[in-house]
Amino acid sequence: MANPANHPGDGSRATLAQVAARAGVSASTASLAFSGAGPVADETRERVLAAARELDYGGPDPRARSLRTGRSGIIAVVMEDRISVAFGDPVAVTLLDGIADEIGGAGYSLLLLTDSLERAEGGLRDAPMDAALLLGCSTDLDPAVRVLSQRQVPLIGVEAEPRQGLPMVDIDNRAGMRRLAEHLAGLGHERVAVITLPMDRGHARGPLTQVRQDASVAYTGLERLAGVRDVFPDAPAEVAAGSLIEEGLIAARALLDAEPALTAIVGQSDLLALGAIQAAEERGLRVPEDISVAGFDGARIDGLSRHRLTTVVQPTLEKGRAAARLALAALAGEPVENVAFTTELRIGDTTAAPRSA
Amino acid sequence: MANPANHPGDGSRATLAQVAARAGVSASTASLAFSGAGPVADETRERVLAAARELDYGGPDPRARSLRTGRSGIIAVVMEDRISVAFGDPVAVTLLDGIADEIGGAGYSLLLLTDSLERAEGGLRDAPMDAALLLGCSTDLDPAVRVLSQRQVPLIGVEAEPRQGLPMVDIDNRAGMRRLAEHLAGLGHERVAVITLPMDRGHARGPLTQVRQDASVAYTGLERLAGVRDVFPDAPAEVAAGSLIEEGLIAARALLDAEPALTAIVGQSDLLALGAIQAAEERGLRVPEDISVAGFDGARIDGLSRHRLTTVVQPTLEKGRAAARLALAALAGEPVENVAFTTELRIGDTTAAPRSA
DNA sequence: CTGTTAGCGCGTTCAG
DNA sequence: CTGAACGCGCTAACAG
Repeated sequence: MANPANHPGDGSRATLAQVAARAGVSASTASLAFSGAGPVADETRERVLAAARELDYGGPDPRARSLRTGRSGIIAVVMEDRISVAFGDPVAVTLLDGIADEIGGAGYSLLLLTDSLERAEGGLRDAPMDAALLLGCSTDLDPAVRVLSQRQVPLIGVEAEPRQGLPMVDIDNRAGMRRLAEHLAGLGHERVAVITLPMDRGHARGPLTQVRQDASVAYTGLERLAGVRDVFPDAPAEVAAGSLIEEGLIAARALLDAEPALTAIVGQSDLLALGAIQAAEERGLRVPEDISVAGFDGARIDGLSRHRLTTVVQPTLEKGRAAARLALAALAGEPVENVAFTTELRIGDTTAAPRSA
Repeated sequence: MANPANHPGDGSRATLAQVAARAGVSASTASLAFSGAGPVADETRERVLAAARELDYGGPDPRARSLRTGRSGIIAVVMEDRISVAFGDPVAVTLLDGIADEIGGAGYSLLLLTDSLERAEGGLRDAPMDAALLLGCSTDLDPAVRVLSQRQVPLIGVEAEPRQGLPMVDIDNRAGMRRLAEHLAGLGHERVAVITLPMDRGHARGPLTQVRQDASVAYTGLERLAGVRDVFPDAPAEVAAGSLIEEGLIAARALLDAEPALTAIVGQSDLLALGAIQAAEERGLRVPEDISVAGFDGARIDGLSRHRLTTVVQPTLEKGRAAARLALAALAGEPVENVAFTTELRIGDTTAAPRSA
């Protein structure tokens, strides 16, 4: 029944016109029968579908439809890191989940692009897409913005540095961190250090010197750092190579070598904070008795730690949804406005008054 | 300079023909100037690019190119779960990383599709793609296979039930688990239980009854179960709702209620095994002294546990790469053959002789 | 090296 | 409700 050898050009796929001819209707009628976009008599539709089955025709070609309608049904998400790194972070996964949920609900599919500078930007330049979301925490969005805006692809940023013509979803990174720092200050902490997200494209580790800081365009990381320094202006910072437990561990080890001893470590993400806790325990320090540790995100880190981490909770899923909705609005020709979410301090059991206090 | 109002139809994007006209060359020459697919005099190319800049033309439209060439440059990955669930599993992330790496290297981009049955299969039916990878461990590939093969999209399976016309990358799930079971048997274990991956689309938890087992088409889970039962034919099995630590915890709690007490639990993934360890410790059981626990995958679970889990190591990244290469081969018209990888037993410190032995 | 000629497969007018 | 004609934007042939 399927794939009969009774029509010319068999082996390659049939075309709508061929199906229409076989059904004895015009191409436009056949088109309507498939898309359901217009009125077609039931009996006519049946004939068309039957002809399609006989010719083994699998429906309108998305490529042709795409050219005709000017839409590909694809929304791209541009990340900086390779997948294994990006998705090691539950925040990124949750964000993507929100995005996928919202655009999927609107009939769009999600194209995953890595903003690698290699290969002439690969998909950034060539892939069909109706809009693109630039994922935040990125150290440098410029290349992606340049290529995509030249292509005139509508762009939406997530936690990106404010820039002309890039509507954005943001959170109050600085204020959130400031509240956390104030919490620590209130407990009596004075010697507080920060473990930051990557500060440059190379994801280099090490102390955040003034030079490095000035050279950095890592929006999220800089904002969160500023929040802590609003309260602890001299807080030293150690740069991690990614939002991973292991990176937090590495950075915290470096920080714990410092003298005089720290009383608290703030991770710019929950995973970094968990790494810091491990580093502390590795040295026989108890959390929070000997040292306080706090994070940022309020990520789902069940099972990763026995502690309830003190952290700044952000509405990650909602952030993803909102970004997706902005993209959909842009595609619908509706006005697109920036969206800002608010974070909330959640006190856990990893922060307490320092011994010396 | 950019976007001058000196050409008609401004505001919408320019077209290659317009650029060619402005540069005083033919459309085909302009096309070559952009694609670099043919010889063009340097000076001519310069004129074309200049004209493009003046018209604010961002390069050939991927949609039109796609229709013309019959290629979209997109390879889809079809997963069963929603993103937050799928990517909670480091194995899935690693697999995807391997895939993305390989297809990115070949100039393709990665479209993420969820095989949800809602919305008329959304992207499965409509999204442009040149090939699709069906990700394994799936409880039911049928719908995706049906839709995509009707569209005549080349398909590659990863750990899927063998089926006609679906080239596949597989591992020796059963043999690997059998070796693990033999290791346990060699230590003297007799009462061994299994925590399985989801067995049906609903991801229902609970004991795996014979009825449920017979009704299941969850290839990977059934294979891994069979491996254990090759050695422990009566091993009870508890079904988890996903490859997550928390699911392992839930399932293990149920198993630990059983009498007589188990001496070992085998998780069908490392995450499930970690959950089982937590469940054991929750009851004051020490691992491996009081109960042995083993997993499957050899996933990167640094920082998630103090133990070195005994597990069956599979080459996950390589599996992803191989699947991607099969897809690329299919697109290149080369013959596509099944690929099989071999697992390896890695003894950690979570398995030991049972107390009674 | 460049120009000419044809479509790729479809959706959408507009009549009837 | 259906049919005829057109062109979306581009690139593959071939000819010059």
